Amino acid sequence: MNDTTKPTEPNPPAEARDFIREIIHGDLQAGKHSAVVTRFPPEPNGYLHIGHVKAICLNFGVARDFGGRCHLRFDDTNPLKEEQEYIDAIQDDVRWLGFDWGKHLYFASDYFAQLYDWAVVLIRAGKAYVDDLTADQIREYRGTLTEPGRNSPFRERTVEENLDLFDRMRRGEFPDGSRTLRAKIDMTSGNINLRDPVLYRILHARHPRTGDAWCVYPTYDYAHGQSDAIEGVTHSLCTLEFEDHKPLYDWLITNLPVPAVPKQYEFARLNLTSTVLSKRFLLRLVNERRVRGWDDPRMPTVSGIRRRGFPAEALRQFAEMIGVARRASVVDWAMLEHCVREVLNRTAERRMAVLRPLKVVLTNYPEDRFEEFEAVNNPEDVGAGTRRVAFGRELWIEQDDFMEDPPKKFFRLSPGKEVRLRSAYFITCQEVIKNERGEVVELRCTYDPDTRGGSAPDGRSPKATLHWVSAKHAVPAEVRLYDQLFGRPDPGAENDLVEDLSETSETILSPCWLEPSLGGMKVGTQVQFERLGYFCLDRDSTSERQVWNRTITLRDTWAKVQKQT
RNA sequence: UGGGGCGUAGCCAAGUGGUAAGGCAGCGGGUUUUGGUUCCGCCUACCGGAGGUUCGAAUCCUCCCGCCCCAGCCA
Repeated sequence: MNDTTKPTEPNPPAEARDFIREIIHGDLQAGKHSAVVTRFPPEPNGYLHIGHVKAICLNFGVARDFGGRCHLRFDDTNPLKEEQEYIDAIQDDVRWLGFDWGKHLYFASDYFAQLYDWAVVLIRAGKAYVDDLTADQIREYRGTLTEPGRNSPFRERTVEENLDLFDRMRRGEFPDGSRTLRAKIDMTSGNINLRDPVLYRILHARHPRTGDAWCVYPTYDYAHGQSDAIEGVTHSLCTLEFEDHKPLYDWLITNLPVPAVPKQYEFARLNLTSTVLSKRFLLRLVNERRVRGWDDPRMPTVSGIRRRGFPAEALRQFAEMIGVARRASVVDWAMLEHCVREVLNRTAERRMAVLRPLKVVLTNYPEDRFEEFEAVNNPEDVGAGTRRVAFGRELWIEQDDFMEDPPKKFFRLSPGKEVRLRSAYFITCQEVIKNERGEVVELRCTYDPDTRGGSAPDGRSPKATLHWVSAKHAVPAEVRLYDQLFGRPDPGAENDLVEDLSETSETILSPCWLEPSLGGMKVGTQVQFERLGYFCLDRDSTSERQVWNRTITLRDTWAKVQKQT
């Protein structure tokens, strides 16, 4: 089975893997907590992407490593952007990645009542006030990065007035944007997050979970830490851009009667070469129909990557390989590809498929004769067994595997040359047939009956082994070749992102010919088309038409050699 | 010019005062019925810079330089 999983290297003890685990290990040793509790807190305003995979693997991984638990908590505090579709898709994706939150599925919206009550506590303590300033005015009063802000004229309202106003905000007496509840901290702070941050805003919007129950919604800053506290989260892991929010996170925890004291720790978010991980941009690609949807195989979304055929194990391995640190970094996409190939090489069965067909006729092979050969399913895994592959006088081979006038290092078929057909016979090209335009349309070859199975009694061995499919038995299919969405490593660096989109990110080939054993596979099946790459049966397939996605090519040193010349 | 971070090979990343792990990419070679896999070797880092402390510093101190984040009633 898949127990062949071999770690790329011996795993270091959990407590030494990264600074986060080091901190957690220290806290556990010091007896600060009896168990770790983490959480993955997505906002359901889009699909998960590879950047989230890092956070998911970290949060769930830490919980696993230290015998704690990890919650899945939706940060659903902004009904303007959030949808049930996203809530469902996110759960699917996390599950597919191989993580289980058990019964710990939560929503920040579950805590709206508690959060509201605590806001009242702040008001009573004179630590929050209702502000009548408009959004523009708040911005003006906030000051700038270098100039301190000014107090709002409404900052010194009495507790009673604040209580009354906040209650009326909740009852829906005021229009959107007319008032906010703000924490009373320090308008002159160098940290802008402490300049009386907004805790509640009025939004007469229907929430995917609470419906019309509320027309005031807590902001992230107010909801997040308190949600952590309610759930008993011990280590609240987030990305670097929230570092400036930590003093506010701590201020709220300190000033509210919360049941626990969670701590926030930040790590660098994932960036990948030639990849854009911005939900806003991904949404644009979907809306402008530049891709087939959120799960387009070219999308860096979890669902896209899955449809493309990247195994969950490869993503987990990748997350482990890139590490966790605090330095802003850009990981080479090739590292992800390495993980994908590493997993697929071990697990994907091999099959033969011809994508750009060129006909070969074996002139010395009887027309009415057909035979079958035994082919190994996976040389990396003897347990995968063998299969029978049909053979006949007429075959399809890859156009790339023939050159009429080959350069010196070309080992494949050319006039007069002999090559091996994988698991079958040696053949020699005798004649090239062209059409009116001079294009090669058929090869006349002879086979050597003594090389049955692919080896010669005299020990000679051709430099090349080609994949092939018997024309009579072949199954037709559409194959979609995928490449990266962007043609440059730093999309958006000089142009609008859309201008950097690659023209060749998707190439559709049809008809392609597959060996018969590939008929009737189920969607999602992953195989290696020998010498070409790993492919995955797409959900667009129907009973009469198969569609295969190219997950990734095999490493191709011949392509490299060609490029150099 | 405010506040908060970060700077170790092309890219990730260990290293926590004793004289620089590992991985990816790249390059060269062996094995090979996938120009795949695998194996071997190479990639020999003035640890952002300059001072200082110390017998000894990537690790401690000072100054400087560079990069990232923050002025949503987004998260």
